[in-house]
Amino acid sequence: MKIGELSRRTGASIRSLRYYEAQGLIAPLRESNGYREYSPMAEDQVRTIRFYLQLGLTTEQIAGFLNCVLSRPETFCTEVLPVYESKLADIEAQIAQLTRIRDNLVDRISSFRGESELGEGESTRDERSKRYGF
Amino acid sequence: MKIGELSRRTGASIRSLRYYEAQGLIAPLRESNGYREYSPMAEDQVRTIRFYLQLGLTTEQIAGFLNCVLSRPETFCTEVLPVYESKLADIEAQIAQLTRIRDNLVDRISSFRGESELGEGESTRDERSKRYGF
DNA sequence: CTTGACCCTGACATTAATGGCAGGGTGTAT
DNA sequence: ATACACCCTGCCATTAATGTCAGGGTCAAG
Repeated sequence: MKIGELSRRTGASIRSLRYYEAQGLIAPLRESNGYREYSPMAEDQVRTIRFYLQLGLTTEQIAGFLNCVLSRPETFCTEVLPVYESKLADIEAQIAQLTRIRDNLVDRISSFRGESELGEGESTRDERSKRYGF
Repeated sequence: MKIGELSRRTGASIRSLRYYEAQGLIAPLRESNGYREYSPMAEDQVRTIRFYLQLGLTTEQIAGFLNCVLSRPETFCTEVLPVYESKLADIEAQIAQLTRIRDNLVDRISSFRGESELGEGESTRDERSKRYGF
């Protein structure tokens, strides 16, 4: 199958398919005219790549275990677990940070509705600085 | 005060202070030699800018209400509320997405520990595709 | 032989704030 | 005057995956 068909089947753009190849994630054969020729298995391979990308892994991380997970159950690939654990730690940190920001925003928005719950008078620059509790 | 001192006082790099100026967030005077001369109020102004940046707002959004919040309580600045609400919606969506990914990672990690709770046999490519439930 | 659909490579753009360098001017103290 | 600290502008780099050109082959059908 040629690149256009693979793109149609997987939803990955042609540009992305070429990028995956440049990153060493997939290696199609070349016909005599230079066209890429993909095996039928490439379709599943591309879907797998895109799945891991959606998990937030980089092409470099994916390259580290792709061959393994394509040939056996994921849980048999020891390279995968540390990547998952590291990514999970990242994500939990991001969630924590976003949650702090969200709470701050919620407070500030509610102070528009409820007017001024802390002090009615004018707000000086010093008071403002103190309020920025980050 | 010159740019170096302002940088020391606020923690913003000199590069960033010049960037804030290019984005229209702060407008120091210029001395005859071309040096920027910041008023004492600039210190609070920069801290305010950095606070909003930490909230995840862009310089463009900050420019839209900075003059207002510098001169009166934030809750009197009607430009601020829609920005907050829009940002809050963004962040909640990000948290939701990250939470989905986290749950997926947690599942996958636990299946390493607990081996295979769903099906012991070999995993075909079709089964793998089905598992990628995104 | 021409049209049109497909393919190729290579290169630049995107995003937003910041880092960092080159090349040069200013100002003060010794 | 020489050193040293400070300032200036302008430019390129960063990040990661993707979009989007330009300029050019390939190939089937008419």
